[in-house]
Amino acid sequence: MQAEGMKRRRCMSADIDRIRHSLAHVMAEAVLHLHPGVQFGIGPAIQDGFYYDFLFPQSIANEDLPAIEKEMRRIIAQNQTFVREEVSKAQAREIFRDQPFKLELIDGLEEGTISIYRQGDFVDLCRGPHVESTKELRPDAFKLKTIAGAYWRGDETRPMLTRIYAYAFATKAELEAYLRMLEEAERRDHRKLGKELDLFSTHEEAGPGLIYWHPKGGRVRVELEKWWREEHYKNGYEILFTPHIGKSWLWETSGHLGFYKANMYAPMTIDEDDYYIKPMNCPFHIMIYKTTSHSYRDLPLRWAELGTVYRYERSGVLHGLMRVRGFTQDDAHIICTPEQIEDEILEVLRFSLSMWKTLGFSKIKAYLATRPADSVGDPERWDQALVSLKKAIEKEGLPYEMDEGGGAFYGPKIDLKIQDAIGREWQMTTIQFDFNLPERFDMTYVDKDGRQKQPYMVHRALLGSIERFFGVFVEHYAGAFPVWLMPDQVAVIPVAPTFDEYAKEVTAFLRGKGVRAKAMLSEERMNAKIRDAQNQKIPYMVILGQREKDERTVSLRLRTGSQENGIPLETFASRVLGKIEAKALDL
RNA sequence: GCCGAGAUAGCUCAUUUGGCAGAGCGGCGCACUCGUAAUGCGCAGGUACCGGGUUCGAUUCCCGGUCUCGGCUCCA
Repeated sequence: MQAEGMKRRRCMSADIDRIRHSLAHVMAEAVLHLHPGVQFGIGPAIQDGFYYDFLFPQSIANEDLPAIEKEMRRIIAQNQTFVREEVSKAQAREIFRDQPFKLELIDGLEEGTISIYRQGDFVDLCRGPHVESTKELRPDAFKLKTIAGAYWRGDETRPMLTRIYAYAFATKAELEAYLRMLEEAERRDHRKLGKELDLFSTHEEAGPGLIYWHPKGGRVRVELEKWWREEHYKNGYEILFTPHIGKSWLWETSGHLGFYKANMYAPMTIDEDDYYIKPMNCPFHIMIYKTTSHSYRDLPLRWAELGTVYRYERSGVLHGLMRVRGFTQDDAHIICTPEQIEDEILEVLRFSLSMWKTLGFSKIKAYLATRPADSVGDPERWDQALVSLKKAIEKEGLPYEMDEGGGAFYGPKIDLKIQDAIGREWQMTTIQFDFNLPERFDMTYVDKDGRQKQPYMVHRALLGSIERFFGVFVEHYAGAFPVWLMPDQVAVIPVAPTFDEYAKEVTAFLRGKGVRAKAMLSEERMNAKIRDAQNQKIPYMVILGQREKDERTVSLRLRTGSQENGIPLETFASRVLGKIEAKALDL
């Protein structure tokens, strides 16, 4: 039953890929009609549609897209058939003699027959499969999106082609649903909400990719970090603080100056020594490890730090809080014996999942990355590490995918991707083995048999970075965070200035209990204040007038719009405190 | 970094063959004393991203730079 469902889904996904890929060919044909002399790159189906890469005789702009879209619809209406042919390599070279990119692709293919597809006057080198005829393509279920530059074969030393992206689905309804999701994503965009809710900013005059946390963003961060520290102590971690810069010796020893230099900032000279600002925290933690000798009895060590690192990112990749040049990792290093590693991995995974649960994320998928072509460390250790990673994932019952060859050169890893409220996946947690640094820094412990041995080391970040986490968090909740993380938890609104005194009293009462309450005492109308509080996503609004003053109650409006009258002040306070303490997701 | 688009008041945006810079929101002031999403009136607010060029005259056209956005590549 389940297997059947799976099969059907796979089959449907193959169908949609066929539609998307066929539309890519139709787009190529349309482009050929409108821009003769164009050269073709590749045109695959992708997650939400398709793209095709072209080298145009003269550059085109977004304004050219409607004409291409129109031509595509004309082609579809002609009911053109897709015809597969098999040709020899030599024949293929002849067919594509004016298409250098295709010729390069042909050169890369194995000897034997090569399949090509024809429709209308367009022919493409293609494995297929395609739909039978353009009849199967819905003219209203695709939409050209944007043009963008893309290097030929993703290689920045190769020519840059013009890529046209399109959304495409099996039906118009699916396309429309997807476009609505995109609108929703735009509405939730953390850069927009960050401004509207006064959470953070960046400043071009002061440097791109560097985040300024405003009081309200700062409040969220402080609450989050407070909780993070408590959880780490509860889970057997110790918390470290380490410097922001270190002498070149440190980075030479760690190897960062060899393999990570492109992401590090130029050194500063202090007393004739070069110091680098840190792109990672690990070497500092190792320095602490090496201050004493360690017995196997001391292990495992779980050392965490909210460590702020700086990494050079190319200007074109910066993106709000998601991709920045300075960020704080919720980093930790676990140093343990080989015997302990399996339990330690499982613990980290459990810990991570429990954190995500508290934060209101429950759809989580693991990606297990294996040994890449270039790697350091004993293959046997890689295998053992991989087994313990896999066991941990399976024990937790997490869905997972293999990412073959996707590990770092120094060890395999588990990445967790969390799904947000509108179905997007974000890579956050990372758990990485490191066979490199213990070796380079000559880390040791004394084992039961009295011998010096090298410990295992695992790097892990649960939230990833505080900045990126906050970006995802803002978008997941669209700014309406759980109460415990809300900068303002209660808005106190008198119906008229006559009741300002009672509003102050209520506010002071709540603040005295540790609730972040804010009295809204301006000359504005009550309705304007409610609107303002609502826009600020303040979870609780208490409305105060004569009745409430007489009875020492509050009239409560939630940000969801619901309303409850005549709640005794104490009752309300304990309700809010209860939600805060429980880190409840509801109000 | 590369390809493409953009930058006008604190915010969101108008401003067409190149001729004195505009609105709404927000801010401030005054009036109104109000019961669950915007009370009314008034005032202030600008080196049109920065630098150069063309022109009698540039927010507008050209060149260079910065930053932002969509991608490529990379990644927490």
